[in-house]
Amino acid sequence: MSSEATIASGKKNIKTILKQLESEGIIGISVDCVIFGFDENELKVLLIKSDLEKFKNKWSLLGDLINKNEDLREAAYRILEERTGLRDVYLEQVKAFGEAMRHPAARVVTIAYCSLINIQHHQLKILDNELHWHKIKSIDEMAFDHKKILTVCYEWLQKRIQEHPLGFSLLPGKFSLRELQNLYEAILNIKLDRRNFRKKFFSMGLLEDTQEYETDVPHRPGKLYKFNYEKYQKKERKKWFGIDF
Amino acid sequence: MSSEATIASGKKNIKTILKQLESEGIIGISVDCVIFGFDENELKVLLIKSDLEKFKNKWSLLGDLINKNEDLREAAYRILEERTGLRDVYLEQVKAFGEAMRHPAARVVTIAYCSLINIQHHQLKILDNELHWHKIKSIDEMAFDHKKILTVCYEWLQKRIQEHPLGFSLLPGKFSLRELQNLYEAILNIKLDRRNFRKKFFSMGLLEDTQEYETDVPHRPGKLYKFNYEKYQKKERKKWFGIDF
DNA sequence: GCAAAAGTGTTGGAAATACACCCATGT
DNA sequence: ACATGGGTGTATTTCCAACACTTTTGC
Repeated sequence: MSSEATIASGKKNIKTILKQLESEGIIGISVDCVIFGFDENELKVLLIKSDLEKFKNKWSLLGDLINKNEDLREAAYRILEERTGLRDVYLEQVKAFGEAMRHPAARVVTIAYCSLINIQHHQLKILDNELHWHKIKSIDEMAFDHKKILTVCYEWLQKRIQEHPLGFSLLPGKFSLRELQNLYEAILNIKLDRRNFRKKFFSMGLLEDTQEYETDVPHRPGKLYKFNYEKYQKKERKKWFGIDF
Repeated sequence: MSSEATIASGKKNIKTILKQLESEGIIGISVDCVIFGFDENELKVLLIKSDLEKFKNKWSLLGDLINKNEDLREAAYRILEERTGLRDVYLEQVKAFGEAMRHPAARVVTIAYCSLINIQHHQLKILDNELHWHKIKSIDEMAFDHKKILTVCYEWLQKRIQEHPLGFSLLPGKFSLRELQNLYEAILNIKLDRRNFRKKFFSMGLLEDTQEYETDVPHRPGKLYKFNYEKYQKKERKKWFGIDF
């Protein structure tokens, strides 16, 4: 169906589609995936080289136009899979970015979705456009307004991991408390007291002792725990946190 | 420009535009404004009667398609003004809703924006489509997926007023602590201890004593305070809130 | 036995909670 | 004088932050 192709990404070249959108005065809708990973005690993000001439040496997020008949979140999962081959990951919507001039080729409103994945446990199956992991700290310029989107998503992540157990998806199923703490320290970019950190997590009662220990470490091995999602789901969310601003 | 009209709301009838979008396989983008107000100790929301036949007796949020050359937030402010005549209000983006089948007439992705206004201090200047305030508690069915959008926005509001001084825009510039507490109690749907509530707010140091008192109350008049936005802006935001989930 | 990280308790201060009486005003 | 909500203080508890030594393992 040719009319569908005007807004679908399909097989057509994205530049052609954008040109078409622009000439017909149509607003495009895209999804950009911000995929965070954690490795070597550093927070990283997946980026590709931009398709567009204008940004040909700039890095960009994993994005594409959405199709006519897919939900926004379906589009996000599709795009993630098309770009990386990844499946079975969380995706959460963070924000819509809709400035009129954010895209040079056409008017495109984009919705940012965030995902956290374990770099070791998810092999990238597609490596087009130089897809690879970038340390968060060493990213400077990016294509479009993607630097801004990334910043918003990073701030969202910093807040979100403190009130939601998102972070566990960045770790192996069984992890040591040191790994968990490294994760929080890296994402929040702060140092935490080891004893208080343990106390906090144990008191939440959501860590399950696996009776296993780290191996191949050049020091005393730590116990391995896993996160009890079931118990977490059952907990009732409180609506009163205490006013603080 | 006729191509612009295919996506702009402009003067054309919205039903015509939707039909056109659908027949051309184009995805529309709209903004829906969720306008909360506070009156008689109750949280209310502004709704209109839906334009569409299918939902002709259902209430709906204040929405419209966005124009080609306006930012998303500009569109939100425009739509709010077109529907109500209101200006000078906060608007915050809450979430995009993009299920493929959420709109019966065409594929439309919508971005919800929230606003809080003081019912007494903002006169509605336009009353088309039976625009008026509805008590949050007495809303049952709504058009489209607007009930769901409203629920998400309400939950967003409940969380947001605890970490951000949003709520003050629902009150007069000068307000008593009782009014402030009523607001929090109504929105969160809980009872709070009066003394602890005061202690909390005073300790934040953001309330300014106006040296004025309530009038025309059939009991001891309360002091009136105003919120010191300037001082609030200067405060540095903390990135560590304490893990809790 | 040395290096490296794991594991563990206590204490002081701050903040949250629970709770009851007197005060100022309008009627 | 009474009804109504305004205004205040204290004791208790809970939570958070600061802090140092012993243990286990690999080399």
